[in-house]
Amino acid sequence: MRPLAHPGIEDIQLEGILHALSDPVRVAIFTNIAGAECAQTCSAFAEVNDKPIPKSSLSHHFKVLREAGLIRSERQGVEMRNTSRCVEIDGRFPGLLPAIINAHAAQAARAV
Amino acid sequence: MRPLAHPGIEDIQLEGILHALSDPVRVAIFTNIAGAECAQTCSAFAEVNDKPIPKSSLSHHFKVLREAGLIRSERQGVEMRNTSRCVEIDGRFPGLLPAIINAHAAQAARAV
DNA sequence: TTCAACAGTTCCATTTATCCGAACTATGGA
DNA sequence: TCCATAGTTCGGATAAATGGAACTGTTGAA
Repeated sequence: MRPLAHPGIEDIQLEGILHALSDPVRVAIFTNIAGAECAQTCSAFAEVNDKPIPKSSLSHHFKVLREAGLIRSERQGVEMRNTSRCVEIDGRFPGLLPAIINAHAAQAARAV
Repeated sequence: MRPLAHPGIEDIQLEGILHALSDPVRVAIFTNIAGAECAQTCSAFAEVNDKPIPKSSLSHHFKVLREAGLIRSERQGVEMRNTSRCVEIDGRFPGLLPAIINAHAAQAARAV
């Protein structure tokens, strides 16, 4: 299962991004990674919004985010370090990810 | 089958918007409606990107867009007039739809 | 009024995708 | 070597997309 394929920036599709972020768990994971200062492991999201996520589901969610081109995952020892590809994507789709991240924050703030 | 329910602006969810627009046919339909000066009928999209869309599928796509809150559909005689709810949504999720519409245009321009 | 044409919707069967427990792989430490 | 930890893969159950056929609702013509 090795090298963990990531799409090239030119192969990233808008539909893939929107599909990946149309899941409440995935958009929560992604906004967290995008806003974090350092890389995040998968297991850091064993719970999302106080709801436990099974490992196999978590792995699937990370795969979807990775294949959509939203995150980059690199194995570091026993764990995986995930970082966002926001800067790259912003070159191709300017303003898209900030708008989604902002919308997610606005929605989360309202849901208190 | 009457009054054709539309969600209130406060019930519109980010995930619903992203899911609705994660389909290539639906995002094409939506950007067209959003950019049109007058209301568009469903049958105006019997073909999308030179690919014919079956009526039942088209009807389903419009239902998804409607229930996500992206469009408003009103019967006018024998046909349906569809308009975008961009202005309303921009009040709730500022910049979101313009960024998506812009990204879609950029991607379409590249695919020539 | 009856009938035909047209725009959309609903029904339903087939295909496809999602979810998650269980088994598996890979790395690091005792 | 053996065990613990982090993720992945497999496989079966459940849910959603697809599209042809039949249906509803509205208009206009005979």
